[in-house]
Amino acid sequence: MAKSTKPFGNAPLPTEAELAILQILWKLGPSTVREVHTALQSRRTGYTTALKQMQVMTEKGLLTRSERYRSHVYEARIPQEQTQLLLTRNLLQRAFDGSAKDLVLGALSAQPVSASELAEIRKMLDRFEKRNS
Amino acid sequence: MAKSTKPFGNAPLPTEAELAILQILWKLGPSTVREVHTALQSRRTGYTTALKQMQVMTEKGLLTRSERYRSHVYEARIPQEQTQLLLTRNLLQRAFDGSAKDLVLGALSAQPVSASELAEIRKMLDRFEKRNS
DNA sequence: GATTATATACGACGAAGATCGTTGACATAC
DNA sequence: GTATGTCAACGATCTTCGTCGTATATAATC
Repeated sequence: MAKSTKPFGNAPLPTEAELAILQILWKLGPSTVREVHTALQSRRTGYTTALKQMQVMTEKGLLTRSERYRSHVYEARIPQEQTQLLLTRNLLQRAFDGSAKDLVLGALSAQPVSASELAEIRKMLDRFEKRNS
Repeated sequence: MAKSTKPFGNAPLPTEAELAILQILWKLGPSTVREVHTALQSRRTGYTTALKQMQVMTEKGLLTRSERYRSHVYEARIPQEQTQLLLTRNLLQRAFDGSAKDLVLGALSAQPVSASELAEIRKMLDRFEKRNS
């Protein structure tokens, strides 16, 4: 029993290093280990480290792997938005006692937010307001 | 060298279990190990586990301890808002590439948000808009 | 077909986190 | 003053994460 075939749902939240790899794959699309590794200059880590990690991630259901070619091609199994949602929900529960308002406050305080970004956020609020009515 | 006396700044981000304990202390105020442990029913963990964890947290600078009484009294050393801010900033960098907008989107999508809460969020936006002008 | 370059597979290790058992100190009740 | 209960201290274990070294497969080149 492993090799889960479910969509996701059972995939665990990615760890720190796993998230870094996912970021690359979301940006580049399906990639080989080498491509991911070189895109990962920030972390001064070896090639086999990235390889191992991606293998583990595949077992966990975070990635899928195509072995058709000599160099296996990996792909994120879960879309970025889905993962962001889960991570946010997780933080919301763990640190904010479920208060979305406080989390938004945190997000805005965490770094300077441009005026245009504030405008976009307002638009989102409008959309949510309609949805709830 | 340990026993840091700085305000915080050097205190690390709390781990999962540590955050759960901090939540209790923020809510109850200064408390003994037993009080924290009983307030922590969710985690089916033993008394000594909580004790050990709080001792470690004290070494790390996350808690302070008063030994005046027979039962030591622990207190969160870092205010809740400060920790929330750091955690949010952390998530923002790790998973959202710094896009506050996407994080807000995540926060609103993570769970149903009431109309009154939306209104409060709007007020916050107003405040931020003024601040940036 | 021997050499070289590049992949993957496998296993190990160290650090950190979480959990708990045991021990010894210290009260309080009998 | 002995027994009982509560507490802090300490050390041990187990797990997860991140990291890498080594071995093995395979393709390309000479």
